[in-house]
Amino acid sequence: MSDAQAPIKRRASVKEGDERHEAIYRAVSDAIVEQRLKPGARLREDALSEVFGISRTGIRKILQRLALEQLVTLTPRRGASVTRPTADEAKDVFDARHLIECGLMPDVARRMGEKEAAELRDMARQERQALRSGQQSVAIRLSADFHVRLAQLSGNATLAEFVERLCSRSSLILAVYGHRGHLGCESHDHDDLIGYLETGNGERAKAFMSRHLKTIESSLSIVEEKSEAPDLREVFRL
Amino acid sequence: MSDAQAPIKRRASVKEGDERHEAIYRAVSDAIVEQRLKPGARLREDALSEVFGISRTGIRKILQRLALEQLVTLTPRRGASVTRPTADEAKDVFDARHLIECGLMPDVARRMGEKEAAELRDMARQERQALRSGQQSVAIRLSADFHVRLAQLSGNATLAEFVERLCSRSSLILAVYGHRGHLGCESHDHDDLIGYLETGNGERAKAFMSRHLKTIESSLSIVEEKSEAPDLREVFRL
DNA sequence: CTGCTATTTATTGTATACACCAAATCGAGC
DNA sequence: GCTCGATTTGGTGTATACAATAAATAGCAG
Repeated sequence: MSDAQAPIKRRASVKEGDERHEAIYRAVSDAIVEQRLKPGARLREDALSEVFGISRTGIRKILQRLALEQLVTLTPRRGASVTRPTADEAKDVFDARHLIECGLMPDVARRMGEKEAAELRDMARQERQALRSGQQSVAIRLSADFHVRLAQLSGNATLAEFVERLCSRSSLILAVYGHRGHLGCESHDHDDLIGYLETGNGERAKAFMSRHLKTIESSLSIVEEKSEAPDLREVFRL
Repeated sequence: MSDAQAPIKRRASVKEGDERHEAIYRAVSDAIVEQRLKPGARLREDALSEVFGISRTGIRKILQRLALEQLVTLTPRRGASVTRPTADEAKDVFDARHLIECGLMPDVARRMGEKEAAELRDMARQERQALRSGQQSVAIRLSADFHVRLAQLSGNATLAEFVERLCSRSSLILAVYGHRGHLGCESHDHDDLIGYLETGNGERAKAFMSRHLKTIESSLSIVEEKSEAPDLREVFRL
């Protein structure tokens, strides 16, 4: 309580420092994806540094990483803010997912074992649970986790990383353009997919994934909100 | 010459600072890709900060970016070094390129116009020129530039960025595992590809790109140099 | 003379101070 | 009373000082 106690705060060892950074990164990332931090929200460096108890240096590092993943936007001299995905970006992201995730299905089917299937089923179960209990944002994140894990099972770490990035951005997109009460992924879709993969039916899984992604995308109402810098010419029919 | 002149160095405005950072980033990146900085080479922060005349802060930012692109490896407490791609990584990268670049060809063919074709032909010409004048490393980089530009023409910025990353890493891989005097890309391949794309023959271009990438990959002699931590059991036939 | 331990050194990790810029606010002129 | 300009303020960009740690080295004991 007293000021005297403040300096007692034991200095975290450097090793722990790295984990701490990772934890903070995840905390911010999750907050964005689960829309506790809404698009456009400013992320001031001092505010974050105070909240997490590390200096601005560490915060900047984390913000830069998030910026490279396009979850936050870094405007020079204006600082960081949660990215507001544009309609174009949304289209690009889903096209990319289509190409990559579908392309990976045959590989995944080939490497699918009992253990992997069980793990995936468990993830799908958690997701349904979150959805039932009304935690839509959490469900969106869990759904992304599912897709990422799937990609990892392909054995291609590079592509899995790409999928991870795409899924984060997708979560953001869903949070922005998705309808309330309508999760991107149908609740049983993921289980069906596991079924195809378990039987080694790569082509079938591929086709299913294709439909699956199309379903998600078409569930979005992607209308660009031109809140900033509206086209006056258009507004006044000139 | 005299010490007195040092402080005269006018402080670059912040705006210029950003461009400076970008320039330094490109300089380091190019040096790695063109193998003037060889895999394993240590990149000490003070050394770089001295060379480029900015403080370690800026250097660290650049190194972190390069690390996220996997051109440099950041080992805690040991600093940065040029990444030495493993055989597994090489395979992943080329598999990823195969999936993405081939998948993009139909889109590229659809959006290909005269201006774009001309630009690409010019790039291919430069590449041949570099190759003829014996600048293999430069040719590798130019070849990567060609592939990146191609991906950008697909209209999908996200996938183009992925391709960019993959091409940088490919250049590094080629520099490490490639044979001297044998560039990855056949010199006339790129021109042929442009031809197919110009006539809007997406499927043909796709098939050609597939062969093209396979050719590059098979030209590599990917033998893992287990310089570090060799398997003693194997070495001594135990 | 060899192997282990203590010390030194080189280099990164972190915090902080200062410089700089942009937006917001207040004041003056029209 | 409204608009435009000067001043203040909030917040990022950069450099630098200090702390922490791992590698290198030297010293000591067996």
